[in-house]
Amino acid sequence: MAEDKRGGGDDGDAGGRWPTVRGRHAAAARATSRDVARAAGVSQATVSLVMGGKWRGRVSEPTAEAVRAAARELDYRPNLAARNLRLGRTRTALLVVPALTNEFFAGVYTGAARVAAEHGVGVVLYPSPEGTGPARDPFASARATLDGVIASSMAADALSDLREGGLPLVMLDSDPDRTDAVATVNLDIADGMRQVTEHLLALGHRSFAHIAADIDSWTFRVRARALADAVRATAGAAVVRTEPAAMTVAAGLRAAERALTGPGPRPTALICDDDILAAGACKAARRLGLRVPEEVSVTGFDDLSLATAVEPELTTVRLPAEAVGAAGMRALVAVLDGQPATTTTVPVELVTRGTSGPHDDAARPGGQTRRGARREASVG
Amino acid sequence: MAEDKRGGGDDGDAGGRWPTVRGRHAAAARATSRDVARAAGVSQATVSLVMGGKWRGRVSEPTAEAVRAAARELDYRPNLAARNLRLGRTRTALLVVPALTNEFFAGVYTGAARVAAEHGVGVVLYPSPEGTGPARDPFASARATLDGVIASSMAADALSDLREGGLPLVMLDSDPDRTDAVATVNLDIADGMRQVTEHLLALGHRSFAHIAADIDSWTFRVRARALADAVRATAGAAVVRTEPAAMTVAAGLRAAERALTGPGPRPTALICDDDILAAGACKAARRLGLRVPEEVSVTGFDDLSLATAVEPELTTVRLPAEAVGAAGMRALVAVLDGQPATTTTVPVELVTRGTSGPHDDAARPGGQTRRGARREASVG
DNA sequence: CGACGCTAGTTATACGTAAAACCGGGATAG
DNA sequence: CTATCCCGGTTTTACGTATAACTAGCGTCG
Repeated sequence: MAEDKRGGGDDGDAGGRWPTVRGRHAAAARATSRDVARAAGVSQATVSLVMGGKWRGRVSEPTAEAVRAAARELDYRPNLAARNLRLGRTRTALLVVPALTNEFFAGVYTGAARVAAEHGVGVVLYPSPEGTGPARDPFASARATLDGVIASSMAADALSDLREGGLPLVMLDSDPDRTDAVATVNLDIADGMRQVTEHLLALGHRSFAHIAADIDSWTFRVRARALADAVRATAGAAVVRTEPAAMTVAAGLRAAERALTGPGPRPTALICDDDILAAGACKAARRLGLRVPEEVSVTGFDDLSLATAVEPELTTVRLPAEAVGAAGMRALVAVLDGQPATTTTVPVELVTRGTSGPHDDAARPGGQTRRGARREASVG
Repeated sequence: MAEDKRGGGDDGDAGGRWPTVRGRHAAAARATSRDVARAAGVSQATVSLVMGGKWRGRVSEPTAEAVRAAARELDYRPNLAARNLRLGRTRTALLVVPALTNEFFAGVYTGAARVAAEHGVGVVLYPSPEGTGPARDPFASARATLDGVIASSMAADALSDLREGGLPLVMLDSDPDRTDAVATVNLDIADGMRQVTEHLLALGHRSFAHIAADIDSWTFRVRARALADAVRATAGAAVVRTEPAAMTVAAGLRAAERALTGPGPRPTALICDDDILAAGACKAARRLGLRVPEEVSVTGFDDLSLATAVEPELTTVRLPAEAVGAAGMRALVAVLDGQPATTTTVPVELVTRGTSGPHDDAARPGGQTRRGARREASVG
């Protein structure tokens, strides 16, 4: 029974089910579906049917149970490489994130993994290598190992490889008019920045500095634009300075120092693109002898754990990272199942904490009511 | 020429190289090595030899170039699932980390990825799911998709699955007398904690509190033991309180509050198992009106970016995360190549910053010279 | 009573690659 | 002059799985 099709020798002889351990380190050879079939006295096809769960009406219950028992006995695990080859798909998605340290993406992963698990999909993570990483080839031939990709727009350097892979691509927080993505999940970043700005405007601030991430990504372009729009809507308000900074505390500190000591009226509020930068900005203010928030307000973005680690705690915009990851994975699973992809926008929420306060006009004379008073009003 | 072995119909006919697009979303079918062979006028085996780089002395240069040209033309990428099945290995390693947010593991990944790239090995990341995650099955059948695993001892809940996978396992920062790991990479945690303690002892501190991570992991057990050993070596010194805390700023804050306000002599130094806890401890001290480091010293562990985000900046122990990841990957690659595995210990380094200072005995009377004076000396 | 359908399987095949085994012909050594 | 070796390939096979196609036996219905 089913003893043909094998070269011979290695097969029917007793005296050792695992004739040769081919592995380099003495690892036991895994049982295959054929081994299970032999042990259960059925054909390999039957094993495949039973293990695949498609045996209803095809295999009798006693036989199925015998197969399951044999599988258990031999500790059978289907060989994924073979299955992937046979099926031409893997039910595995790749999540591409810009940097592991970014807490936001940890949340994205969590949300994506949850939804993936609900649909029997696996997730592997690929942190975009810093600079021109050599580890790019996951994409080069990834097609056989992956069914789809979810990528953050911040992982810019990996995107060209992604495109070439020919895999369905869900973009997170990306330019909506990309044509190569099958779906896009966007955070309502513009609304978040608008809320921050209006919050500060309501506190009486009119003179702002923007501590901006120096990353060329859609999400940061949107922040800058939304800030400009919100400020423009209020007469007498202005962004008096924009200082770019790398995404570190030290860079945020230096940028804020520049913003606070440069020529022209000193801004009363520092709007930062990220909590990391905001933490640096707070340090800079204190280093200059300015109290936060009494003399200068600072706002962050993202609501990382850092936001409550510093003192005072940061006023910031909470991004529901898990919702983003979940929506991304839902979109990808839909595409994988042949359904039309949907583009989602996830709302964000202003979190008011200790670094933003009312601006007391009397505290310090400055040119924040007259728009043209920028020159000649140096406070430095 | 090599036109047999195919069912028929789909094969030799002209009029469309991609007869049916089987993919659900209109994706172009990938060219296979057979397609390349046909285009180059050679056999599939020749294509495999050329693409595999093993053609020296087997294929003439003109033929090889023709194959390469055809491959380029058709945008050929080898099907990884087929290759994995054929070779029985994948040259892919899995890195299991406890949590994505932990910056330390981002460094571990970076180091591991660098070494992996040097050896043509890919790395995928698996963050151990929080709690009883459902996404565990990557290990269940991972054998066909992975060649080896590098796991942090903190990813405790995933370890049982890992063991079952039968894959070579390199443990990071784990109990050295594990028998199921082929290699272990340890940080000299004990030395780090010894350095911290001796630093504080040299500053005059004698009464310590240990803000301890509430995770049952080798690394934290070692920290507690090394702290106890170092303190015991100095007459008159004692750990007057040990407060466990989850790994969050808020939990660190509460634990430090308990440590500073409990009965008995108030400790003059808070030794924290992690920078996160140390940040919370600093907040607690300030909240109680105690200046850091003048009235209470605080030390962290790990040297995360958080350490320089807070003020004052944290005295802490720098863990060379990249070196750990690199050593782990080196050990795994060695095992994969059949070489004996080596166990490594990576040194750590004390970083003295702003949260540790000399203890001025006069600043505050307390029972830190007499060991038995714990009772009746409440400072509350 | 024969065709039919259902049950419970089996046999055969394909997925795409790597590599072992084979092979024709020219150069070369004995 | 012939046996051998090397060059430059080709043919063939196997990896382990999923599934389409087939089949033997049996009850059933027209």
